[in-house]
Amino acid sequence: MDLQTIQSFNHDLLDWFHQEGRKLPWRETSNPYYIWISEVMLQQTQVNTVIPYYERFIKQFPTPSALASASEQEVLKCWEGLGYYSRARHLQEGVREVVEKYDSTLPERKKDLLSITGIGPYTAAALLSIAFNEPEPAIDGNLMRVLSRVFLIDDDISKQKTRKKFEALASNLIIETVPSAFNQALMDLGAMICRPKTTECTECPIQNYCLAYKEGVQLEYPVKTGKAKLRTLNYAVLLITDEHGRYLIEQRPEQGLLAGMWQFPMVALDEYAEQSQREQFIQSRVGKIDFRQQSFTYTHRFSHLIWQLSLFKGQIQEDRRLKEREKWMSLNDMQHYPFPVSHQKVIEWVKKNRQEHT
DNA sequence: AAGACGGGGCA
DNA sequence: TGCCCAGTCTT
Repeated sequence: MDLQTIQSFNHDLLDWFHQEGRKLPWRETSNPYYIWISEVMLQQTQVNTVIPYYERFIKQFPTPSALASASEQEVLKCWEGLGYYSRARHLQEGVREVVEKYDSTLPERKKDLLSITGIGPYTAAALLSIAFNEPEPAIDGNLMRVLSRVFLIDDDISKQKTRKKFEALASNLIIETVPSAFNQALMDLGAMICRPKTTECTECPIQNYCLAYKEGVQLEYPVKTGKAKLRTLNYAVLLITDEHGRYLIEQRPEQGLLAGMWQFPMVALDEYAEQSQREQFIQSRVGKIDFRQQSFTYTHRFSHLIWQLSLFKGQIQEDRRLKEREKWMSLNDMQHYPFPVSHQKVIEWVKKNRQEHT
C-alpha cells in the first residue's frame, strides 16, 4: 500500500470502529492496571466470558497493592472457571514486581514491560497502544486473521517467524493513525466481521482493500498448521467421607496442570488394566477403603487432553492420618476454595445425589 | 521450535 | 466433534 492508501484504509477502519465498535468495561477506564488485567483475561478467552470475571476482579483487587498483598488462593478463587490459571499466578507475580520496582505504576517503556512476569509481546504492545497511545501493533489472532486476508499472506500463523512478518506489516499501518483505536478496531473487526469460519464481508469497512475478498478466498486464510493429538487419561475420583460427613480433598501440586487448585483425590488408572491391581493401587494411595460401588462416570475435555473420571465412594479406615496437602472438608466449605470446573461438576453431582437419598 | 496450559462457544 | 479465542512460559 502507498501512503495515501494506508491513510484512507485507517480512516475507513476507524470510522467504522467509532460507529460500530463494542462498548466494553475495560474501555471505560484509562487506568493501565485495569487494562492490564483485561488483557491478561482476554488471552485465549472470549470477550463475553471475560466480562463478569473482570468486574469481579477489579472490585476485589482495585489497586496493584491490593492484588500484591492478596493470597494466591484468593486470586485463584477469583479466577476459578476462567482457565489457564497460570495467568492469574503470573499476573499477581507481575503486579508484585510493579509494586516493588516501579512504585506501583506500570512502566511506559517497552523493555520494562516485557521484563514483567506474564507480559509478553502481545500484552506489552496492547498496553503501550491502549494505555499509553504508543504506535505499537498488538499482534494477536485477530490481527493476523484480518491482515492475512487483506494482504493474502499465506505464511503459517502458528510459526513464530510469521508473527514478526505481521509486526513489520502492521507497524507501517499504525504510524498513520491513532494507535489505541487501530488495535481495538482490528480486534472488533476480527470478532464481529472478519470471523474465522463465517465472514460478513458485505458489511466490512475495509472490503475495498481486501485481496482475499477480491478473489473470494477469505475462508482459506489464515493458513495454520499443527494439530495437537488428544490423549485420554483415566482417573478414579474418590469420594471418601469421615464420620462428620466431610470429604477428603487434596491440593494439586504447585506446578503443572491446574496448579494449586483443590480436588477430590484422583488416582491415575491407565497403568492398571486389572481391576484387582487398581484396587490395590488406590489403597496404597489413600488407605484401605470399600470402593466397590462405582457411582458415576464423567468425561471432561480440555484443549489438549481428555479426562475420563470414574467416581468411587468409600469409607476410610479410622486411624488413617491426613497426608501433606490433604484436608477434610464439608461440601459447603468447598465454595471457599478454588476447584477446577471438572471437580465442580463432581461437587454438584454429590450434592444432587445426596439430596435424593435423604 | 514445539508443547503445556482451561474452558466455553459455535457451526 | 473440531476449531477458535485480545498468548505466555517452559523445555
